Amino acid sequence: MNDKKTASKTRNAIIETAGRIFAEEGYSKATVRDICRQAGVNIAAINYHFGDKKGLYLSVLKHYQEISLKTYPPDLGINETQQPEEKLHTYIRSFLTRIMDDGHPAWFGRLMAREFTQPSWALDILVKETIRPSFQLLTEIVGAILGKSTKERVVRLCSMSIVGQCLYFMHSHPVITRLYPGESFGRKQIDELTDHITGFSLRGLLEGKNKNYSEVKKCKKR
Amino acid sequence: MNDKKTASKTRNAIIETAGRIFAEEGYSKATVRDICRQAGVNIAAINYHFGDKKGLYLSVLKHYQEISLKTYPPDLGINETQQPEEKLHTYIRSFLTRIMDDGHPAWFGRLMAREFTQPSWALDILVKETIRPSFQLLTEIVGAILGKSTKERVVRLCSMSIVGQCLYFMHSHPVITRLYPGESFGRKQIDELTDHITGFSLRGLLEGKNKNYSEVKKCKKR
DNA sequence: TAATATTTCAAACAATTGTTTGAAACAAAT
DNA sequence: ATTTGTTTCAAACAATTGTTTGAAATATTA
Repeated sequence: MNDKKTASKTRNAIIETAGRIFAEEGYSKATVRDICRQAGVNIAAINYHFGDKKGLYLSVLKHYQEISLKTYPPDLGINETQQPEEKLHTYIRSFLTRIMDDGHPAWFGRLMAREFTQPSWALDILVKETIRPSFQLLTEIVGAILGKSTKERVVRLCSMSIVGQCLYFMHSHPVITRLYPGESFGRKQIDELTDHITGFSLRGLLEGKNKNYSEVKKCKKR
Repeated sequence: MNDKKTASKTRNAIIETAGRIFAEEGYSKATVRDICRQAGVNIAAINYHFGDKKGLYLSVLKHYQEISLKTYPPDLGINETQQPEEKLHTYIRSFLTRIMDDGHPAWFGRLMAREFTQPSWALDILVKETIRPSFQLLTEIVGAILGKSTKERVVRLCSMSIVGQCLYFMHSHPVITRLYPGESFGRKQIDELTDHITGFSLRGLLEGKNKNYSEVKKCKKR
């Protein structure tokens, strides 16, 4: 078996094809036969170069994690001179781009998004190395907007509300296209979606830190 | 092969067990062998009573759709005397309960939630018979809160923001438990989650119909 | 009760999965 | 050029999938 470092032609072809197919189909639905056929290599190549299918998946994750991290760093475009509100806007755009964009760097985002709902044995690694740092940054931004006195639990709930919105447009695409065949909520609408989610969420975070819905009602009547 | 109507002991046992297993594992990961073993029936029973695995899945969907519709009607607890804000609160609670509750009636919600991210050939049926009516009701409530002058596109985006939040707590449970091992965002927190999502969303809908995030910022500084 | 229809069962079937094999082809080093 | 190590390949392997079979058991009907 080959080492991790060596970059043979076959190895690259497999990583390339497997990245796309895993992102499209998920771990269990993607078959080694399909990957090898599309990569134009022999069936035995995966086991020779990566040990087994798990080894391939892990290599693919590591490979594209690196690329994705360079293309869309978690703090992409965020600097300390920005207001928390601007940071949130930047974060949401970066998040949406990462999971909806096209081409190689987005495959990792796609893989990660899939692990959210169809977790495999690799989820622990992903949470540790990618999801936790990214979510940590979000909770800091949200915490700054809500203010220091806000309970940690509330900060987390609000952060989840934001992530939930972002993931929905990616995950539920099959449903959305059936609900509204004419309309489109995809890659080309990232700007629109970013502005909508940011606006919706900033208002959601606005002043009503611990208020329940009935108090908000009063607020509206004002 | 048996008819749909007849309710043999074996048939019931299969529907019962298959409902649970399909909800837990999804269509493709659930195996007929596993279902039959846990139901205590012979391997051939599924093909005998339902034709094939697809036929079983369809029967399970139809069966629990009926039960779920009775237990959690889409307009559960909603009446025309309520304010739209109250209606939204009721809707969100009903939605969360449907997908997070325990026991038979919730299996259908679980199956439906799964189809959102792992669509099977059955998605078209589900969109037509369940998802579209439910989403239609939500957009009406959201439309009433936003006001008649609001663009349909905005109503839809806001409705999706609400559904996205609800589904997140269900879908991403594996990630959430890894992020916060001590905390819990599940069945027992339905009340808390309902209040949070309703509050967050009502504020999100509040007055800022077409405002982008920078205008919200100004609003906050007031 | 006897005849008929229905349901259950163990066994096998065909297709697909990930994986292994051992020889052949290729490359690198002596 | 010969040896040595590495990579590729067609073929087969073992395990799992959904499905079918045909006889046995059970229930229903005459």
